[in-house]
Amino acid sequence: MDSHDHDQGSSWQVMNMVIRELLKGQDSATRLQALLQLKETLPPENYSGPAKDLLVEVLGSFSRAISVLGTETTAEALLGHANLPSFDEQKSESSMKIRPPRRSGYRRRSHPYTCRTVYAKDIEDGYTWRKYGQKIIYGTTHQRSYFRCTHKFDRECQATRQVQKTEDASMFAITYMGEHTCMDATKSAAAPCIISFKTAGDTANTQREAPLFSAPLLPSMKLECDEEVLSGHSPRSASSEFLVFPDLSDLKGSAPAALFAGGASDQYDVTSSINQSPTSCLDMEFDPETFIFDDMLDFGGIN
DNA sequence: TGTATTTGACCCTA
DNA sequence: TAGGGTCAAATACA
Repeated sequence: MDSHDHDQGSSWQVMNMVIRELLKGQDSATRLQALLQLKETLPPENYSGPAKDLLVEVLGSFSRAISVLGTETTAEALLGHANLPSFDEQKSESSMKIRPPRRSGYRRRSHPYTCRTVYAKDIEDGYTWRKYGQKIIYGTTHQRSYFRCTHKFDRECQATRQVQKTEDASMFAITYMGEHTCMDATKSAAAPCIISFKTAGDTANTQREAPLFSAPLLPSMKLECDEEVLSGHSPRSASSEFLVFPDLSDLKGSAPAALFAGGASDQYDVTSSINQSPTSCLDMEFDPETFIFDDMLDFGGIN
């Protein structure tokens, strides 16, 4: 009873947050539209800057709203669909196609989990991963490996990651999806959005248990907004963020080991966890080298 | 013998 | 239908 009431209360709280962010986004978009209508009459310096600011506000509002919805349980709670058939089930029921029983537990990636990509020379990240697949990705030279958290079943940890060598094979592009819940019991005091690593002296095996230290993101770490995806070609999203750092082994001891940047590797998973810090989630940073506001603002059809 | 990895098949999305 | 993500049997390893 109490827990149900608590769940319902938190759901409404989340719903309010989402609505608030969406309303803010709508307001910013409305102002941006008005500004766009005045584009021809305003000098560039009075147009470009405010337009960019408004666009950032819009994107930020949507990002935060999506972040709030960025967990499956939250989404289910909000939609009240926890006991309803999934879309897949509805689809299979409606299609009336006779096919052998589906494999149990099969789920595709479209779930709204956090998705972040980092580059590193070492795939070590302090968590225990179990490899469950490997694929040759079209247009790439290196195979992509798929890992899930070792505690997927015993602690229902939904975290997964994809590891693929970069084109020059000098680094690994590691895409993390989902948040680790397996560590909750042991590091509840640790700040969210923190990734922890053991020291580099213990790197013989990729299997890792609890991290030895934790460290927050440092401002000095480079946060990029790049359109490059794991395949290293064919840009797909302008909302991807990457942290690039040379070698995890350089980060041992007191050096910061956190490497996540809130963001997404593709536009379908542009979610940042509600648990992430403002640094990684709320403060959207755009690299002017790759994020062309003027191009985006030139909607053409909107006048 | 238990656990992790490999790998081909299955299944979903665009 | 192609490409990509996941499953699960087979295999390897400690």
